[in-house]
Amino acid sequence: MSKIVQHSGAPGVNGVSVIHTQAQASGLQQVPQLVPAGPGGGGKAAAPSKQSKQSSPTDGNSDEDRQRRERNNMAVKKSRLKSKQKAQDTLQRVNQLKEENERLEAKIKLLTKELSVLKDLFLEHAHNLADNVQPISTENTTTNSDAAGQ
DNA sequence: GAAGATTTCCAAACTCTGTGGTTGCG
DNA sequence: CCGCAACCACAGAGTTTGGAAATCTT
Repeated sequence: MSKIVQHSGAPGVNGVSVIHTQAQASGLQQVPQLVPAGPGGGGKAAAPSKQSKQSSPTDGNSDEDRQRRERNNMAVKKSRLKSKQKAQDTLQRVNQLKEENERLEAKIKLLTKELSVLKDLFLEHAHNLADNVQPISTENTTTNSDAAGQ
């Protein structure tokens, strides 16, 4: 996948450049901005002149420049790979959390149901107790012993 | 200050989608 | 001849890719 890239700084159609934003690249709908294409090309408003930064008179074609660009390209590749990996990890984490959330929701449902059953049992037992309670009196002792005799 | 990492800009390549012309068939 | 579906070519918009330069961080 090799391609010839020429940064001539040539302006786009009608003297404007179409700025493709990151949001656009990530799938979001966005109207491309039209900005006047400066003489030096590039989209940055206050970019310091690249010419002035050239220390060598080789116009950026020296061995040192080429090596620097090569190192930079490697670094960019590495950085992009890293950021891609990070995005994948984030996605994976999101899915993990979704699954965990589902499990916990199910557990809540189960425990809520269990609590309801236990509550009912408790209330039923409490009612039975209330119904069977007899007022304590001295006459009751004989009847109790009678009942015990059977 | 140097070197590496990250971000920004941009052009080229690639993909997707809508449109119009052509052709074969009932 | 007419309507229709299938196919192809093309254009334009959108997306991806990767290099160069700017900027930030170590």
